Amino acid sequence: MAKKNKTTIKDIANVLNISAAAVSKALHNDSRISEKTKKAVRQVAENLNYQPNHLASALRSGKSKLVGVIVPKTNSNFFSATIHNIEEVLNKEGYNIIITQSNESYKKECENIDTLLFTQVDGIIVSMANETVDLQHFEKVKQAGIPLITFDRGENDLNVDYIGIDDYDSSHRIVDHLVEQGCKRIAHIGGFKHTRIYNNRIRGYIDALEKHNLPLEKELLLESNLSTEDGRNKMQELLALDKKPDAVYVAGDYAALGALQVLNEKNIKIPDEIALVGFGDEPFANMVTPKMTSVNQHSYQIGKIAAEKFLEYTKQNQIQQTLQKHILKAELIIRESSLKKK
Amino acid sequence: MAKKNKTTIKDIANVLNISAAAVSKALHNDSRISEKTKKAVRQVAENLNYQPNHLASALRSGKSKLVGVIVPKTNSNFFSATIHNIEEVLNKEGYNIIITQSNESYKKECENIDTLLFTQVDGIIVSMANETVDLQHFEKVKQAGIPLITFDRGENDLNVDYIGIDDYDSSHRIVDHLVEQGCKRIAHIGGFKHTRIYNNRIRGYIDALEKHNLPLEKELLLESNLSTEDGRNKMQELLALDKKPDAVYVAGDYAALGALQVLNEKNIKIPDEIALVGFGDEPFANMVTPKMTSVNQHSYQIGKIAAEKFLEYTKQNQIQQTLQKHILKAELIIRESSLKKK
DNA sequence: ATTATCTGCTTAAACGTTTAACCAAATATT
DNA sequence: AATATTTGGTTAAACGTTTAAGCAGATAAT
Repeated sequence: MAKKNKTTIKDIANVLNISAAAVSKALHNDSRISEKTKKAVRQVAENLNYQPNHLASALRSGKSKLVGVIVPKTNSNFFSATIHNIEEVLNKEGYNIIITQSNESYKKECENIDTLLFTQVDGIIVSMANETVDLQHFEKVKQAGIPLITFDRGENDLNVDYIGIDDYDSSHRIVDHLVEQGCKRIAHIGGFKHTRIYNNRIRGYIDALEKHNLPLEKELLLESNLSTEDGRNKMQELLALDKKPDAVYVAGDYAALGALQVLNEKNIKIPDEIALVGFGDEPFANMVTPKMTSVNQHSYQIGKIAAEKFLEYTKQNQIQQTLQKHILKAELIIRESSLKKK
Repeated sequence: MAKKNKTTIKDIANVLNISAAAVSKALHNDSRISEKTKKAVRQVAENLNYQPNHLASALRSGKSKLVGVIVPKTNSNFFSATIHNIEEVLNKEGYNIIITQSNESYKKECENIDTLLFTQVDGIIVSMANETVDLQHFEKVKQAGIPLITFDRGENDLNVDYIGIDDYDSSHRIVDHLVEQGCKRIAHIGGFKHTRIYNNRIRGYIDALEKHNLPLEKELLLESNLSTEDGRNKMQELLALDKKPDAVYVAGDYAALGALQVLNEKNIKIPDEIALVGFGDEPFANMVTPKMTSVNQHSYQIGKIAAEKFLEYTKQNQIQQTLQKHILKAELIIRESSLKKK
């Protein structure tokens, strides 16, 4: 049962009395091999249950046909779905993916890079950890001469492709929507300012307020790590204000959930007393009470484009990457938590 | 920038005027190489920024140092955490993991297996898809001569190691708890009967009822795919009964969430009118209103043991696996949804 | 002084492919 | 008929390691 009967290309060659090289070519559909031979090779390969040795071909060709993916955490629906779509595109082209999690830790992200390079991946697709500020570890990837693609969380300074949604515009649309609902004191529980996407959401929030002639009040703009726990804390801070907000826009669904809990616990009516909007459209957004307005980030498109970008680069022999942004328009999904009955 | 300067073992050998073999041995701390040479080799390796070619060593040694992990979906906290722990143990031993998702699909699971075998993994750790009944695809893994470890969702017939919690016992403890709270009509929204863990939960539920001299009522035992959507449906079915239950034990948190939504929407008081218990202790269990009683599955231990079991087998040269179950006692976490104030 | 053992290497083959270079036979071109 | 081209392969080297076998020189044992 546990014996390795590994059929090789050579075994097939022996059966047919041709060279191993001919078999290799036949399997790769080389034009210099006759249809008859190809057919025979495929037949014998099947009979002997031939499984190509991926390592050998990788060694010889210098391509591992493996793509590394680094995400902060797999247990968010956005990342899980994005990974799935990356996989779908790459599998079709014969690539497999290696998923690693950084757990939002800069140190782990560095280790992830080392791990992936060690594994001889042909490229890396990454969404950066919250903690990451220094970008030195990514230089290793460039030096290895393989393409690097960023999505969701990237940095301009890296000078590589980025795929993400238009965070600035999303904030505008959220504020527009809240203003339309009659809200006048709109708070924002934002992410870390140094992370581009959160910075863009903050900028969008500020500019949108101005557009609507609403004053920007410092006490209504908070910085958070966007965990559920911190969402609770920040919501409590807001409720402790003399002049409470009448709407809260939270830059992440998990933190928004924390905020929602606090509001529910204090019996504050959502959305009538305080309207609530999250970001990310995690499945639970549609499950909590009241159902939460949120922003869908098009994980399908993002994963697809990221994978396609990688494939594009691998077809070039000289990889010369430049900053290339692929910005998608996100979708605001309006639910009970921000929709007032008139 | 994008040039592959790949330092090899041979480059190091040239610098030091020794053979490549000596370098290889020095790097592996072989006893037949002098400390002096080892030191020199390590120094030169560092200077030249030597990165071992994993593929070459894998080809030669027949070990890829890669372990495949197959899970139904990565976006559940249990799987995400388990994967993390598997990774932690295996990374220490120089292994990397390749994560694939079956999306609860039997067909995708078959593809996952092919993908992983193609990638020459040294072993596979799997939690089976809901759909999976036929086990033929796993025979391929055995035939490849690599260890196969199952966790959470496994099957006795596979005759390989299984790590999971004691589902039967967990059901008992849930029912015990609910009876203690004064519940007399306890319903169970269970998973697919053909999946072992769900079957065990059902059996535990039935036996526990008997233990407490409660009648088993057919209308109170439902089979579900445990999605949030179906949780809603099944809860509605239960509410449509002439004699409604006074407690509902749901075999998965996502479905329990659906049930909770329905109860909240209909303003049914939890836990006083109907108590609710979930399973899996997803983070949201602690976030919903009311906070939901659930069962923690010890992802840390499960991942650790699964990885250790794999390592154990790789140390043997003749892999002869037998059914070996590692059953952990789960932890019932009692929260508001089932704790009545007296 | 002779033989045995140990130390610290070297040599060469092997892992299973891919691929550049070559070649004989068949067919086409002039 | 002589030469060129095409067809359908073959040969051999290479990818970067690991490892079994071998071996010279130093040290120890008798």
